[in-house]
Formats: sequence, structure tokens, C-alpha cells
Amino acid sequence: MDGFELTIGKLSDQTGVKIETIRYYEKIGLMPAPPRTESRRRMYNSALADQLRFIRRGRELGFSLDDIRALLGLEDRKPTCAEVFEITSAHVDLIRTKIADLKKLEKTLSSVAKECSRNKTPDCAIIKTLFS
Amino acid sequence: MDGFELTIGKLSDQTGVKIETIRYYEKIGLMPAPPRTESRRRMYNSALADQLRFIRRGRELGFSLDDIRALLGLEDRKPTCAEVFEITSAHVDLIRTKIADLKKLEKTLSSVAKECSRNKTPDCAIIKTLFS
DNA sequence: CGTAATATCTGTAGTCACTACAGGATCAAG
DNA sequence: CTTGATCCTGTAGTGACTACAGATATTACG
Repeated sequence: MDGFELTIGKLSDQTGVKIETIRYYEKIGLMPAPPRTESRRRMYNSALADQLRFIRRGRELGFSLDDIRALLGLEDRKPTCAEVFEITSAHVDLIRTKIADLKKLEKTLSSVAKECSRNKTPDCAIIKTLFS
Repeated sequence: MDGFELTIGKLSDQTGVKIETIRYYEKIGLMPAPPRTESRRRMYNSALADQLRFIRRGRELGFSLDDIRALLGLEDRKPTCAEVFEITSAHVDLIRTKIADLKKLEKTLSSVAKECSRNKTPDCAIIKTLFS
């Protein structure tokens, strides 16, 4: 059930989360402080490995550490399904906004870049646009 | 030509860049240190206002301060048109990559969210997916 | 002219999510 | 037994600001 057999290095290899990051998560309370050996080395079990993988997945999906904290139920209590949905859809909204913003940027920038003659003078249409 | 008649507050109003940010740009060498009054207050002219607006436009288009530094010719010399184009198209590539990444995220997240029953239990499909 | 509100000054610390050391202790392999 | 890998703590750096604290200076109003 809970053999604490993983060193931080093995945990790092298993989960793809860097050692420093694991310690950082512990420091900010996103991971619990695990038991230590006599020489104060951290030892982890598979449940903690699961939690760390959860965090990593969440980060890959762009959730903030605060979101993940809430999803893990570390705030005050385990969130209800409705609350999880709330967090997730707020996050999706954020992503959609970001995409829209970036698309606008891309459009503007590529049309500006089209005007550029790409020659060796410092007289550049892009610069002129930015200065206008 | 160069009446230094703008206080930092007026410059801030004219350009939409916050006072603290203007001072920060000066500190990191993105804006020159302007002349001061007897009581050491900064005074700006329209050329400096133009430069600040340039920086602001660049930031709005998502350029990094380092990019902007290069575009302004603060590195070593004024960039050629070809170099400006280089910076710009590298930036556009970055934006395109970001858009692609975010789109993937959005897809994953909204399909995960669809599975969610939105009820009052803590038994949530989203959480299960993240833990799987 | 006095006072009060506003503007500016410097310097430092906080944000987010790590990352990169420095300097020391401990462990495993040969 | 020695060497190299791993781990420890603590601090500082990243980017691009933002937010103070505490001091000074200017401006507006009565």
C-alpha cells in the first residue's frame, strides 16, 4: 500500500518532474512533506507519485498552480464535480481569449512584415510602422 | 526641436505607459535617462515620447524587451531592414507555435470537460482523467 | 501666505513557476 | 578506500512589470 521506496531522483525519472521542481512544490505546499531517511533524504510512495503526475498533467494543460491546488482539494476540501467544471471552463475561456489575441497579433505582424524590403539599409517599413 | 516640457506623469498619460514602468525602462536602459529639474524630476521631450510609444507598440505586438532593444538599435547599432525582418519573423513563428499549442490544449480540455456531470459529488470525470 | 492634495523621488520586495547555483553531506560502485 | 553520483539547504536569478514605504516637492485653493 505505502512503501516509501522512491528517492527524489527516481520520482523525478518516473514523473518527468525535475528534482528542484519537486522540492519547490513541497515548499509551496502543493506536495506534502514526505517521510525522510535517517540522513534526511526524502522518500516517496506511489500515491505521492500519482499526485505529482496529476500536477504535471495539470500544468501541461495550462492550469495554474492555484487551480491545481484547488483541483487537488488542498484549499479547504475536495471540490465538487461542479466546482471542477467551473475551474476548467474558466481556464478554457482564458485559453480561447489568448488564442484570439495571438491570432490578431499574428495577422498584424505578418501584414507589417510583408511591407519590409529586407535590404541592408536601416530604412525599414516595420520600424516605420512601429514608430507611426 | 527638443523642449523638455513633459513631466513623467504627462508622459505616462500621453503614452499609456505607467510611471513605474517608465522608470523601470530607464533602469534597464531601454529609455535614456532624461534631463532633470533642480529638484531631480525627470523631464521628457517629444522624441522620448515617440521612443516610449514605440516600445509600447512593440510590447502590444508581443515583442520581448530584448527584441525591442534590438529594433531600437540600442544593442550596438541600428539594425538593417533584413535584421528587422529576421526579428519579426522569428517572433511570428513563436506566436504561431503558441497558437498551435493553445489550440491543442483547448481541444483536450473541452473534450475532457464534456465528460463532466457537473453534480455536487467530488466524483469527477475531469479529476479522474487528470489522475489516469 | 498657509495648508492640503497631488506628484514625484529612491529603493526594495512581491508576482509566477520555476531554474541555477554554491557549498556541504551522504550513498553506491568498483 | 576512493571516486562519482545523489541528495541536502538556502539563496538568487529569470521577464516584465507592480506595489509599496517613506521622503520631498509642487500645485491649487481659500
